[in-house]
Amino acid sequence: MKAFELPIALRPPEGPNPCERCALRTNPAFIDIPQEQRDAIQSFRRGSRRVDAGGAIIREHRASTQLFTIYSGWAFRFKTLSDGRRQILSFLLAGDFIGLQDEFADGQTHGVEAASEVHLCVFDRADLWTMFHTQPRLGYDITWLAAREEKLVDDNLVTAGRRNASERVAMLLMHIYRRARHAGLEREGWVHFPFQQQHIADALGLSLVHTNKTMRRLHHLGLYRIERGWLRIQDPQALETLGDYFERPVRPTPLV
Amino acid sequence: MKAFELPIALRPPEGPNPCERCALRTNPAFIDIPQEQRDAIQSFRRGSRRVDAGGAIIREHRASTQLFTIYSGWAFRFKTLSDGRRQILSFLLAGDFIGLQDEFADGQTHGVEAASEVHLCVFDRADLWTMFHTQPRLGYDITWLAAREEKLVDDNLVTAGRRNASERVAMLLMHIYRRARHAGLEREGWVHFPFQQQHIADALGLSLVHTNKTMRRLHHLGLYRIERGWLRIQDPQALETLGDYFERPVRPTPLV
DNA sequence: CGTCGTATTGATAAATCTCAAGCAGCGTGG
DNA sequence: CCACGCTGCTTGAGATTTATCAATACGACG
Repeated sequence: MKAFELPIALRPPEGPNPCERCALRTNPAFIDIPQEQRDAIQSFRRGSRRVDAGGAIIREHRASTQLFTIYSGWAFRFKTLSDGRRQILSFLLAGDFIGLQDEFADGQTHGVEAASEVHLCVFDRADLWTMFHTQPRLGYDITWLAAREEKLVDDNLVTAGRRNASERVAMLLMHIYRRARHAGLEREGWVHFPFQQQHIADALGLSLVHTNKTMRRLHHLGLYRIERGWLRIQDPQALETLGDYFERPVRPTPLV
Repeated sequence: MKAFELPIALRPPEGPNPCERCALRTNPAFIDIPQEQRDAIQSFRRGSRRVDAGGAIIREHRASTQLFTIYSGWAFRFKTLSDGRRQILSFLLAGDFIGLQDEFADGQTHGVEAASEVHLCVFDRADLWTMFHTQPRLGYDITWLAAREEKLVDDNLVTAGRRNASERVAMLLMHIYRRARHAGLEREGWVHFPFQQQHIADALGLSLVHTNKTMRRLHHLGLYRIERGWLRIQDPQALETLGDYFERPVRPTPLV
């Protein structure tokens, strides 16, 4: 079986008590929580939503009235300048919590777009204060997720600001690979990679052409392979060193 | 009286009930809160700290056991690559809350450095969960601040990734000016600006020399002035347009 | 087979970086 | 009081990186 023949789009459970049968909960990447907290989260859950690749999860400049947890698939946050230049701010995958910023941004918000078919669990933003008030643990976990998200953006800012083209690509490939693997999405060394070169260029702050030439070079050195939407890291050490990007093993993450 | 003759370093009140006499509380930039919440915050407060310009508030790669609220002065968060290249992630001023990320980052942290003399209110990170648990409102406000901080980094990432040198400088000047003014720190059109060109270069992802030449050009066009550590925007509209950086009026901010 | 979107490649232009040097302010020691 | 040394700002020249333009290739799909 080839990795790229695996199914990717995983749907959240339907029917009563969906959170009971949540596939992410059994994933060791996420912190296990007592029944009571699980019930609390389920009480705030308003259903699920599916977005196809390329579809908008949250439109730019428009405050969303909903919050989402990604259940499966890859998405990304982005902003565009008025002449169309786009910057991808961070990539999102299973377990990431979306939409918090909108609460405070008065419409000056980023957009969120699906890079592959994405399934989401939906919450009402109007419930946010109730979540904090009645379930402080939930509030703490949301803050945890927000802080982690900021750390990701910090790293991307270092990349865009201070790394050259090869270092940027190396860093990005390792970053995507590690995040997917941590979330338990690696299959025989491959992880799902539905991004086009334009996405990579927009994430790294490079032009499409230069991104292509740089990726070609690293590919030719045998550092990685991308085939039919799947990524494999051939020489992790070389990419880590080139990108000056090392990461300690990550602790389990809260899941809302 | 020239603006640059004004005192800048404001010390937090000493003695019993310091939060009662907190100068930031009377600032309309910050949300007014009931006595009870103020008492709660004070009960977590562990004192104050002064850091001179250039001093470290939090050392890079080292998890801080404390959390801080900036009381006065300018600071900045940064990361360095192993060969010394430095990226400034965001600037910090009165009301900003520091150190949250460290809770989750396992030592992979940014540093925080004072750009001018800085005064801080100190909290124990060990109290963080108690804060959320006993004072959900406080937890909510901390999340608010974390989300706003992430929005700042988002904007900086767009700048480093997709703006050219002139646009970057224009954006940065307007950004600093607006934040200081929102915090009530503007005096006759001037705001305190203790940054060197190296700071600006490191924030924008440019070399020092190119930063200098670009700033010179905008200065020569009469768009701004920097004198003795104070900044004045001469042509806000031109800088806004050049930087493609518009901001709506900002609501009052929570203060911890 | 034609069409479309994406990937690839070469040639050239533009932006940015690096190196090197000079200048100005400022605190210090003689 | 002044020469000295230090730090930060400024400027020019040339090297390097990255962007832009233009053309082709390739694969999916109707």
